[in-house]
Order: sequence, then C-alpha cells, then structure tokens
Amino acid sequence: MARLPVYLRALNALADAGTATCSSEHLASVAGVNSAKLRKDLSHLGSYGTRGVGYDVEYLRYQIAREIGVTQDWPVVIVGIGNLGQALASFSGFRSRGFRVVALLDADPDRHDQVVAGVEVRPFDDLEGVVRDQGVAIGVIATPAVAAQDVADRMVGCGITSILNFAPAVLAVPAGVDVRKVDLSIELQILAYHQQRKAGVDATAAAPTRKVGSA
Amino acid sequence: MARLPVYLRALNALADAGTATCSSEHLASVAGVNSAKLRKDLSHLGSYGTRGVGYDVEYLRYQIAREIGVTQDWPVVIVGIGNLGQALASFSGFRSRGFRVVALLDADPDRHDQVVAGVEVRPFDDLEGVVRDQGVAIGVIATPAVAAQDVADRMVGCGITSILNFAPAVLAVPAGVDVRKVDLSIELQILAYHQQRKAGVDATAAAPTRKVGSA
DNA sequence: CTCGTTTTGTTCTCCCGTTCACAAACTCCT
DNA sequence: AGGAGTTTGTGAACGGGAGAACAAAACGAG
Repeated sequence: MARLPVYLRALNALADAGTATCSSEHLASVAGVNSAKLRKDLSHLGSYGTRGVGYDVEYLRYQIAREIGVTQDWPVVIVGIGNLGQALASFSGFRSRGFRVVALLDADPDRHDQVVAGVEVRPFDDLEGVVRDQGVAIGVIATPAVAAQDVADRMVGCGITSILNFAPAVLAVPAGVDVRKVDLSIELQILAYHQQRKAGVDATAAAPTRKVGSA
Repeated sequence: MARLPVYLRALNALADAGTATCSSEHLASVAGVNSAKLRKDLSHLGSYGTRGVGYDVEYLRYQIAREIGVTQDWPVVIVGIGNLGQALASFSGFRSRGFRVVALLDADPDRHDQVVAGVEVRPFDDLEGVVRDQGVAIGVIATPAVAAQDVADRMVGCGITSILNFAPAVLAVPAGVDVRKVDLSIELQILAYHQQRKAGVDATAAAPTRKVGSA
C-alpha cells in the first residue's frame, strides 16, 4: 500500500516528540488521512493495536518499516547527473531511510571523475558491472527524455526490477518491472489547471483553425 | 483531470514527428493509457474529434493547452534554494511549458546574492513584495521539513492559492488552496516495498518488544 | 446515391477504494 | 469485582473511476 511510508514518517515524528502511544485518530491527523482508512490499512498488516489504548509507537514503527522493507539496505544507482541528478545524489533523505547511492552514471564524458556527494561520476557503460557487483535492484533515471527509454532497457537488461523515472517520458518495460514516475512539469501543470478554474479565466487567443489531413 | 498534461506531452511528441492526424488508439498508446479512457477524457472538453478520421493533432493540442492553462504565462516563486531548489530553478521544462520563475527565496543569508539560473537569490521576507508585484499564484516549497508549514502559511497569507511541496511534511492549508506533494523518499520506499514482495525476503532482525505506556 | 469501413462519443456494468457505523475488547475507577 | 468509558477491527453502504460494448457519424468506393 502506497500510504505506508506516510504513516512511517508520521510515526517517526511522534517518536521524536516523545510520544509512546497514540490512537488511530491522533496518528491519522498527523498523517493527514481518515482514521478509519488508517485502521483498515494497519489491520492488513496484523493486529498491532490494543483496543481502548491505541498503538505503541515504537512497535508499530518497526512493523511498518519491516513491511516496507526499509529495515534492510537498498543499493541504488542514479543515471543522468545533471542538475536534478546531482540534487538527488545529495539528498540526505535517501541514506537516512535505508537507501544507499552506490553509483552515479552519466553518458557525458565531461562529467566523469566529477565527485558529487562523495561519489564519483562514472561512465554509463559501467552500469552492468555495478549492478552485478553491488546487487542493485533499484535504478533512478534523471536523464533527458530522449535517453530515458534506452537507459530503462539497459537497466532491465541487467536485472533491475524497480525504476524511479524523473524523465518526462512514458517508459515501456516488461511485466514484473515496477516503474514509478515523477514528472515535475506535470505537477505544475495540474496546479495551473486548478488555478485557472479558480480564477475563471478564459484565454481566447489565436486559436489554430481546425484542419484534418493525413497521418 | 490529471491526465491532460500527459496527453499534451504525447501530442507534442506526435507533432514533432510530423503527424497531422491521429486516432484515439494511437494517441492512447503514446500516452500509455487505455483508448476508451482517453476518448472519455477528451469528450469532457468537447467534441474535438472527427468520427472515422480521428483528432487533428495541432487543433487538439491547442484545446488541451488552453484547458490546462499553459497558453498563458504563470509566474512562480521557489522557496528553499538548496540542492533541490537549485535543480528546480535550473529545470528547463518549466519555462518551456508556460512557467516563469520570478523569484528564488531563502531564509539563509549565506545564499543571498547568489545567482541560480540567471535569477538572484533573495531573502525569504521578500515573499510578500514579490507576490504582490508579480501577481504570483503558484509557489514551490523546497525547504527542509521543519520550515515547510511556516513557508506555506506565509504563502497562503499573501494570496498564493497553489503550492507544490517537495518537503517531506504534510501541510495544513485552508480550503481553496491546492497543495500537490512530491516526496522523493516515499517514492523510493514504495519501490522498495514492491521489490521486497518480489524477492520474498523476510528480514527478522532485532524486533523491539511490544510495550504500552502513556501518551 | 448507397453501402461498407473506420473511428468517435456515450452508455452500461463492474470493481475497488473510501467512509460510516457498530460490536468486541481493553483499561481504569469505584 | 463490576461498570463506565475508550479505542480497535471489521462489516456494510456509498461513490466514482475504468473498461467493454455499442450506436452515431463521417469518409471513400462503386
């Protein structure tokens, strides 16, 4: 379930605040969800609560962490060390949550031997070797859109089965490979859409005429 | 609808490839969705297709762009010019899609007067002035989690009604304000979850004992 | 002009997620 | 020990989105 990491973060916040026990109502408000939904989600993991009392923060936190898989260490490769790739490599939230950036790869020779966040940038062709040697299962794509599909193919070819894609392109991958997409400009466009509806603006400018030709 | 930007991107790709007309089937495959869903989405905008022929790429592209609101120019402020904020400021996909970064703000004086992507970093307290002078309606939060709620409150206070939040925190905002959240570590955690299920790993290490105290 | 083919727009059905509501269970106070 | 007050876990109703299937419409051939 995609909400488990949100609950985990909320539990971490409660633990930091010194809370030992919390009700579903309380945890739900911190996580920003409905309390019934929270209880139903947690019940799928098992009966970790105590009726009349609530949930033990530390115990539930470990159970969710184990369910997600962040009790173990996940090696990650990042391909495409442009602005975004560098920001991702430097992002402290990865290491603190069980992810370890084992390699930064880029096809551009000008970026090789550059060091970002303590990790050396290496040629993209090192992909297969790194994945084999480090047992990498998760890959991050931060390349331009045109390169994304090729990178994904190479990743899948050497055994990566989970891909986080920041490139604005739809990736075709075989069944069994999970792809999650984060598209920054689409997020902004969705906001603009709602914003426009709020403002009630109708831009009526230079509409192209309707023409139908051959494909 | 949140899929409109995806369709727009697919149409741009088709237009670049020189395609003048396309069927819903074709466009749906490029956009990576079901053709029936695509037709239903488009029919909500109006009857822009021709039965037996398909959709005129250029015409439909303009209609969707107008519906989303990217025919006009949206001024945007970015708050928090760390690694991620710099990457966002440098991201070319914003400007090319109708968004204009009018200000970079940061509370840290050490970052002031620094220039990122041609825009000077200014004090966070300039927020109100910038929003008023430039008519900003969309704000981006790329600060650490602890500062996010304060930044959001200030943004809402000076009239921003759409927020794109990259900080790992749940924001409380009044009704009428849209918030979209992009959480990088949560995306990776979701991948780790699926990855673990695929591998069938059960990590049984040092589980804390269940204890129930007072909150 | 008429018929067959192609493709859109729409209706209908199904399924999943969300939410309400309540019974079971646990604690605390008397 | 017993009852009142909480809080979890879950059954049931509700809503909406997704996909299949079909009718309407446009185009081209004869």
